[in-house]
This record gives sequence, structure tokens and C-alpha cells, in this order.
Amino acid sequence: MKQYDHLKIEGKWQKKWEKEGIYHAKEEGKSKKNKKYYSLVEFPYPSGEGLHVGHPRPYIGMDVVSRKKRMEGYNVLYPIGWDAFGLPTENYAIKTGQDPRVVTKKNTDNFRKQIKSIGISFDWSREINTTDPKYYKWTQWLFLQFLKNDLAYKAKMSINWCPSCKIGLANEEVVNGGCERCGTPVEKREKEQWMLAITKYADRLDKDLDEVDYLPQIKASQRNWIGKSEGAEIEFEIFGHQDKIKVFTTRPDTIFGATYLVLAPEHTLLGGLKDKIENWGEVEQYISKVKKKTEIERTSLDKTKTGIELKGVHAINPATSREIPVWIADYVLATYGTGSIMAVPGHDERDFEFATKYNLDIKYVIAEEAPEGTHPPQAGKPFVYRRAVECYVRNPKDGKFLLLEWKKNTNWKTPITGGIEESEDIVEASKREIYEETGYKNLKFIQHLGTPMHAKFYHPQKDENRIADFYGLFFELENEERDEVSEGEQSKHDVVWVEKDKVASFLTTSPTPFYKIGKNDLSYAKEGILVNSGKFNSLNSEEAKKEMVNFVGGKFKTTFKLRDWVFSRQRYWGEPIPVVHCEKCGIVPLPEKDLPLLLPKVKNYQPTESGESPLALIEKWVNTKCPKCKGPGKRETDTMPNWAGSSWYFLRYTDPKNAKAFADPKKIKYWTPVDWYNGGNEHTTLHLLYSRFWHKFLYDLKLVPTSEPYMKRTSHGLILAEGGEKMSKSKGNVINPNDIVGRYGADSFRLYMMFMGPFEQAIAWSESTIIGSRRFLERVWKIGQRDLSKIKTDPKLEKLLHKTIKKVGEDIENMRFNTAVSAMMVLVNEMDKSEINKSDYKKFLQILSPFAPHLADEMWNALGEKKSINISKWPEYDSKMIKDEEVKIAVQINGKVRAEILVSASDTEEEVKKKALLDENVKKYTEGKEIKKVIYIKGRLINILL
RNA sequence: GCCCAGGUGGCGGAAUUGGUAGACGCGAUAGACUCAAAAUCUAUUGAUGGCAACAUCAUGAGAGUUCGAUUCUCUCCCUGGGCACCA
Repeated sequence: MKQYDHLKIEGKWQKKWEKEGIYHAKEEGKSKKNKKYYSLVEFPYPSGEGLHVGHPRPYIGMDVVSRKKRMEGYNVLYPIGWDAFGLPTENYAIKTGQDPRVVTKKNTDNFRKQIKSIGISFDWSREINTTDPKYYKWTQWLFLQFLKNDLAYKAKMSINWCPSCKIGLANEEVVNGGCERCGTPVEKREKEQWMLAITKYADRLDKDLDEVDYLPQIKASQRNWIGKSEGAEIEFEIFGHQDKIKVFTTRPDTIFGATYLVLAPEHTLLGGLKDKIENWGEVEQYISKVKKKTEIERTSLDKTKTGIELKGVHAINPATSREIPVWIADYVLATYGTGSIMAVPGHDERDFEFATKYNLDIKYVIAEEAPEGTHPPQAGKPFVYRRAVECYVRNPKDGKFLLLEWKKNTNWKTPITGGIEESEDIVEASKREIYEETGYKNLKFIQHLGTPMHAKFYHPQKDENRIADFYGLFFELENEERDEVSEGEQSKHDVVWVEKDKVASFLTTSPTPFYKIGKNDLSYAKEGILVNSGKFNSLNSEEAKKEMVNFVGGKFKTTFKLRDWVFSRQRYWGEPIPVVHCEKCGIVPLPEKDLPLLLPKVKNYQPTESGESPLALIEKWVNTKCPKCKGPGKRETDTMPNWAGSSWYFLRYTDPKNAKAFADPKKIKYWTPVDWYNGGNEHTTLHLLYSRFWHKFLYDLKLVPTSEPYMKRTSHGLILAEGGEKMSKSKGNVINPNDIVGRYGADSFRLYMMFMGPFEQAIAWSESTIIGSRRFLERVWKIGQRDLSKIKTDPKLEKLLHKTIKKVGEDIENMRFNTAVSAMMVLVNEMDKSEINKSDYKKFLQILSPFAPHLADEMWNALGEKKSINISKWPEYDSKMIKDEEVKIAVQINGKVRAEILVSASDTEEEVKKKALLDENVKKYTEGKEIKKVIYIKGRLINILL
């Protein structure tokens, strides 16, 4: 073949690979010698639209990894299947009246054909489908294990109801108060729902993240979703009543500032307090108003807090022993913590907003410790005056207080005049403090800065400079001349910081308030030093938290944002929940021998108006016998969410045809945990969390050998349309990979997908750029047509080859596919110009083969190899070849590159120095000047300072 | 508002224990080949000044540390993603 013709090559090899089954993972017994490697990609939802160019990105990425691992002698499992239950198929069925089974079959056939044309080395012999009864039998079986272990329960829940999709949604599926799919505002409905108690695993799901190798942002989003927060529960007595109000807080250190309590409108205590509440009528009205609010109203951006005081009810702050009012308000959630809070408006933004609106007490109990980085107030707006502590600076030479350098905002030039006048007693009090501290009498008040001061301090112990923005009171010594510091200039004086313990004593003994509040002012929510808190004054927040909880008799407690998982869907196209409701026996699980409980055929897939699944309409199916007492029973008509099948699918791949168990324990033990799992960013919270939860549960039942399912998790970026928008059918900008494969070839497509940019990053598709990958492959082809038998490889090229082998290998492991491709391009450009022999060329083909397997196998074959390149041994590089004997180094004069010289790698610093100084260009600069210092970085550069 | 990621030529992007910024690819310009076009090959391609050698400037903005900063520190701006009354 003279010309590179992808159409002739690619189909041929794909057929051959499939026929020989070279990508089939070996049975565990037959490959004991080889280490296993389990690489996994998220199995796709086979939509009717077919594949778009975004789908194959992760498949190709992990394909490159899997192919390399195979060549390195690993027994590789790289499987694929279909996550085929779900709404789009069901909606399509409703619209067209077609059986979802038929639609699914058609879609998966199409997907399979499309994926195969890209030459991914999936083990197709292990293909699974979540809608296959042989598969969902085990999804149902797993559900029954949850039920047996009391982790599945039915509860009356206020659920999120989408009136348009007519489906209950999990909290996770509500986006900004609307339905994740259609955006319709979600309503609340009371409904019996199946729940899975994922919260029982919350702590372990958080903690065990330490054990796994996930990308940092993936760990962060898992932790964020679990929402672990450590704090305390504290009880507040109600004056003249036996009940107590228990609150959860993460800031027990602020309790002296708790000026009122708030209960959620749904709080259970309200009934018991009814007699004491003087304005019960109003309160009742308020509660019913809140209940009517839709989710979207409650979470909308311009939410204003509303509430009502429980007149006649007073709680007692256990720290101050003072009576404080009790309110109910919609900004407190019944479902988090204890459903009630202590409000500290001085140090919590939400409480502050509420207190301001209803004119409640605001008390400040935390002083800001370090005003570094404080934002400047905006011109014309009221602001907080904070007494800064760094302003007391002292010249260590003579012990005098001075302000030595300053900046206004970021320009080094504020005149110190023109500050805001401070009231006289504050100034006097501060003067007195400094006097007591230092014995220094003749202080003159300069100003209290309204704009922040940007000053530079030197810390003699730490020997470092530090820049700080701050507000503060400033003094200088009378009759002392101040340095005039112009822009950019450094002061002559040294400055020390005030030690921390002195700061604290100053703060606590000062007779003046620490904050002056303008009318639209702020709360301070960060940690700091306690003030106005009795004997706890001058402690820092961290210490105070511990002591305060003991002081008020509270209990340390950890809470989570995570809620139990709503596991019911009132839909048709999902796994039926295998239980029977019996009037005598209650909820009875179906015996194992009756699994799978088949999804019956129906005429109409439309959910019912009452919100029941369409299954509820099939009386013949619903009415059954109770498996326990054989009396009449009714089947559960809810189905499972589509997260169910995907929570354990990777286990089924290890033994996909097993009819006796979800998988043979021996096979699970051999293959799991998954070594590397790559998927989309959109699944790094929910799917990942759910499947980790299932796995931990199975681990506790001793059904799987590890507590974590995936050792390593990465994610790939989205492929966007050419304009940078998301690809979608409605915008008509979807690109079908098969068009590209037809025109440029699967290998060019694969190479381009890997080359176009960093794998984790979203990137816009660009058709014009793919030509570069095609040209590269044509060049590879052309070089292969030379007579390679006689020629010796140029030494320079040989070195480059070994460097490239090293780099490509490392880049693949680190998912830097783009730079791996670029390194191979550099190599081929060099090959074009020089001579290469057959064996070196074959090595290059081998490192190219994970990226362009068809072309590599074709040329490998043409060079006389009988077996596929994909099962050949990954080439090793010669570490001797990688070291350069001669290196080019840069010569810098005063930090600027002025020349380049060639030196031998063995040259000493002295020799290099000599060579550098002899260089003509260098001479030009050094002539007649004194050399102060020479800095030499081996193999990189030499810097000559004049 | 909070958390995470990012900001480098006309474009996608390289460059991390701080050490020659712009690898590789696309596009563009000129030339070779051709009756012509495509393809291919060769050269140039960050900006400004200069006939040139070369010089100066340049990695979102400003500052700091350093002989030397895309890389480290601080402040600010912008973009993308996630969370959002979670006490």
C-alpha cells in the first residue's frame, strides 16, 4: 500500500481483534502470574440521539492507559455496559407508545456500533445492561439486603415533586429550587417513600477519603456534600416551663453574644409551648404561610428572612443567665442540627440581618485579632471602626513608639493627616494604655484612620517583613520628627510587633467598646479574641470553644448536611422494588427465589395523576399473595432511581453471567478494587457517593473485600461545541464522531482527542485542527515505506527515541496525553530528517500504538510481526541514552540572557565559568567591569553579576 | 456570599524542587512544484524600534521576596464549575 488509507486499515483490524479476543480479560485462575489492572469508565446512558464527540473522550483516555498496561504485562479488565433505565427513554415511550425495551435495544445497538468504530479495547464479552432482568435481579437482591439490615425503610416524607415530570425528586435532583431536568419549580408533597440510610455511613464516607487517590477537587466535592461540621449541642432553659430548647452551634465561643433563640416553624416543641404563647393565633398563621411556600421561593436569591416572636416565652442564656426572647423564623431549617439555633447577631450574618430587621439586641463578643487583609470601606458608606493592634509599633533602639511607613490602599503615599476624628475619651484611654504598657508619656494622637493603612513591619525574631492593611488609632511622640517617606522608599527605622499577650490584656482592660456600629453595619463572623464574655475574655476562639461548652453543660457533637437517600420513584422504567404489602404482616420482602421481580408490560407508560407509578394500574400484577402468610397482598409499585443499577455495576463486570450470585466472591477478590476510575465531573458527587455507600455496606456484610470501591478517581473535561457552548440537540451543534472517523479515520480522531488539550479541562471542539493529527499519521506512514532494513539509526535520533519512550510512558500514567502526543510529533519531525533502522522504528510504533492502534498494527504487521502490536511488550528506554554529553547553557549577565554556550556535561563549574567569560558576546558586556558574583545552575545556566 | 479550578501569541496549548517564556499543533505570509488548484515541501510568524547586528517590552492588574518569578507570598480584577439561609 503506497498511500495511508484509513478506510482499508481500520475495519480490518477491528474485525481481527474481535475475532481473536485479544482484549478479553483473562479468567483469574488462568493468569495467576500476571498482576491485574482494572480500569473503568462510567457506562453510558444509551440515549436516542446516539454518540456525540464528547462521549469517547474518557473511553479513549482510559483505552490508552489500558493498552499500555496490557503491553506492560498486566491482566487488564476494561469493560463496558449500559446504564439504560431512566427518564428520557421512558418519556420517548410515552410519546410514541413504544415499549422502552425495544427503544433501549435499538439505542444500545447503535451506541455499540459507534463505539466499536473508534477501536476502543473494551472487553465486549462482559457487556452488561442494567435493564436486563438477569442484571436487575441482583440490584433487587441488594436492595433486600439493605432492607434486612434496617438500612432501607419507608417514611412519610415531604418530597420534592416536579409537577411537569410528575415525579418525586431526591434533594440531589433539585437545582435552584427547580427540577434538574425541566427546570419547573418543585412543589412539596407528603408521600410515603423508600429511604436508604446513607447518613449512617456519613462519617466513614468522609473519613475514608483519606485512604484513596482521588483528584483533590473530587475529594473536596465529596466532603462538601457530606458537610461534616463539628460543634456542640447546648440546652437553653425556658423560663417557667419544664421543656428545654436544644440548639446546635459551631460557635459556642460566641454564646455571650446570643441575644435570642430561633426555632424552625416545623419544630416539634411548638405544640407543647402552645399554652405559654400569648400570640398563638398569629404564630399559627405564620406557620401555615411558611408551609405554602414553594421550594423555589424558599431558596430564591432575594430571600428575605421572616419570623415572629413567641410572646410570653423566654429562654435563659446559660452563659449570662439573662432572659432572651424566642422566635420562629423561616431561615432556620427543621432538618438540620436540632431545628433550632441560638442567634448571635454580632457574629453571624444571617442573625445580624434578622436582628436588624426586627430590632433585636446585637452584642459583640469577638474582637478581630489580625486585621490583615481587611477590605477598605467604600467611600460615602458607614463603616466599622476597629481598634487595630498593630499600630502600636516601637523602635527597638530607643523604645519609642512610631509609625514608620505607611501606604494608603496600595500606593505608598498617604499623608497621615486628614483622618477621622476619634472621640476624646477613647483617645485618652488608649494613651493611658500605652503609657501603662511602656511608661511613655508624651504621646500625641495623630488620627484614627477611616481608610485602611497599608504598612510594612519588620519582625526581628522571625527576620521577615510583613505587609498589613488595618484601621486604627495612631500616636506619635511629641516633638519627634517623623520620617518623610516617599513612594517606594524604605524607612530607616525598625519596627517590632506588639506581642500577643499584651494585645489581649489591652483589649480586655480597655474601657471603650471595640466596635462602633454605623447604621447599616456588619457582623464579624470570623474567629478572634473574646471580649464582653466575663471570665473568658482574652481567650482565643479555639480555646474558648472547649471551655465554654463545659461551662454551660453542653455536649460536643458532629452533624452532617447529608440526608437519607430518597430511593423511590413513581415511574415505570426502573427496577421494581421487590416487596409486598400485607395487611397482616406489613412489609414483606420477596423471597430470593422469586427474583427477579419482572417489570410487567403496560399499555400506558404515563404516570398517574395521583402520583402513583403506572404499575399501580395493573391490577393483576399489583394483587398478589403475601409470601409469608399467603393471604392477599399488594405489590409495591414504586421503582428504584437510576442510581441503583450504577451503584454496583463495576462488581458485575468481574462475573457478568453469574446466575447464582451478583458475582463470585473469588472473582471480586481478584479484580477489585478498581485501580483507576475515570468519569465526568457531573458524577463526582452523587454517583460516586452512592456507590461508595453501597460498597461500604457490602463490605460490612463481608461480601466485598475492600471498604472503598475505587482506588483512584479522575475526571475528564467536557467537549464543547466550536463556539464554546455546550453541545445539545436543541442547539443543533452536536458533532457525531462517526462523521469524523469516516473522514479522517479513527486513529486521527483518537490522536486529536488526546492532543487537543489537558484531559481534565473542558475544551471546544475544533474541526480545522484535527488535520494536524492526520498529517502526523501520514508522515509516520511515509517513514514506514522507506527501506529500513539496512540503515543504522542516527545517534542523535536514537537518543531522542529513548527520551520519548520515557516521556510518553510517564505522561500516560499522569493523564498528560496531550504532551505525550506532542513528544511523539517532535520525534517524528526528527525522523523525517534522519535515518532510522527497523528495530528503532518498531519501538516507536509500540509507543504510538495505544493512541493509534490500527495504523500501528498495520505497520507492525508489514514489518513482519505475526502477533498484534497490542500484545507486544512495551519498550524499555536505556537510561544511559537519556543523559546528554553536551549541553547548551544560557549565559546571563545581571539576570539577562546574553549568550549561549556549549559545554560538556562533565565540565566543572570552573571550566564552565571560563568558557562563558571567553564568549565574544559575554566579553562585550564584561569588559572593564568587575565581576561580583557568579551563579551556576548545572546544565541550565550561568549568571554573571557585574 | 462560600468552596474549587483557571487567566500565557491570531487560536488550542507547552514550560513546577524558581533557571533561556511561547514546545507541539492549527491558522497566516512568502517561495518551490503545477497549465491551474488541492496536497506536499522550504522559510518566516509574541509586540515595538532598527537597513542590520541588536535593543526594549511582554505570561489578567498592582506590589513583595530573589542574582533570577508564568512558577513562591500578599492585595485586587475577570472567567468557568460546584454549593447555597446547613447555625
